[in-house]
Amino acid sequence: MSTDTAPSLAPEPVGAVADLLADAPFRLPREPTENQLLAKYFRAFGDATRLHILELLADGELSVNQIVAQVNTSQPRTSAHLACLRWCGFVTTRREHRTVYYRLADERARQMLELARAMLAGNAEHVAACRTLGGC
Amino acid sequence: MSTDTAPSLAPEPVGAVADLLADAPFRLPREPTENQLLAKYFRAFGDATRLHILELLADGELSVNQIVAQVNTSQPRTSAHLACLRWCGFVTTRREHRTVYYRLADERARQMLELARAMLAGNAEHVAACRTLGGC
DNA sequence: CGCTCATATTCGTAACTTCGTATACGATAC
DNA sequence: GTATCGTATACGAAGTTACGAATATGAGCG
Repeated sequence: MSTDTAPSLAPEPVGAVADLLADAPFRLPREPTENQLLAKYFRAFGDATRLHILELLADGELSVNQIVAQVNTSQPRTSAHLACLRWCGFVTTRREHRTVYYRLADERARQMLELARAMLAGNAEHVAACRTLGGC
Repeated sequence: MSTDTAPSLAPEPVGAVADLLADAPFRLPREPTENQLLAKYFRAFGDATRLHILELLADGELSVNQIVAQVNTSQPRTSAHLACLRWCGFVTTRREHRTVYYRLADERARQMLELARAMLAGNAEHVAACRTLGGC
């Protein structure tokens, strides 16, 4: 197995379990629209902790432990966030002995952050005035 | 009053109501982090209907009714989505007689969509394989 | 093999967002 | 003023995501 492989993403479930999950109400339909996939993308960015992680990785490769030490979140939660970013293709992993290193996988992820920051720049107060966490 | 003003956004509440809302648990803190605001931004993009609306507006100004006719959603729901996009500064409004016209307010909103589409292009199948609607 | 470190997954719960329905509001026409 | 059109808000219910705690997996070491 290549050392560049993601560390054991949950495999597609098979058999009875798969049938149960297939149409669970909290899942994307089998053939999602482009907009549904785009929405999913944006929601992956839509969490302060995940954004923090992406920021950290923008400065270079880090192990999970190093990330946990800097984001104020438990190790399991951080791991889940990383898995999320991995599914979306924003980051990749490399394993060295027992430790797994994460790094940015797509330059455009960084561009997204920059673009969003730029939009926010002239607008922060107005955005903050609507104090929901997201959505409406 | 300028004709370019947003149509009666809920005003900042004052007095007792304001105090109750101020620290409600489902609200941003009074002084949100940049990352929290960025997350809020991305979550505004993170809904298929809102993305659809932005797409429609990319082709030019539309009234609420015209939008309702094209997105498969109720008028009140559509109105709420529009309010959300307005708070984030992605769209603006103009009123003519009884009808309100919405249009894109920030060219960078369009760029966001394009960038996201580009990222998705080589990646759609992998992203769709993780069938949560967003987050993880 | 048994042990330990580093990371990943599971589960129940609380928090947040979305939706549908009903209703309120502002502008115009009569 | 009263009726009507176009749009916005309120509210309860349902769906989805985030979190903490406990636990599983996998690699290396003795």
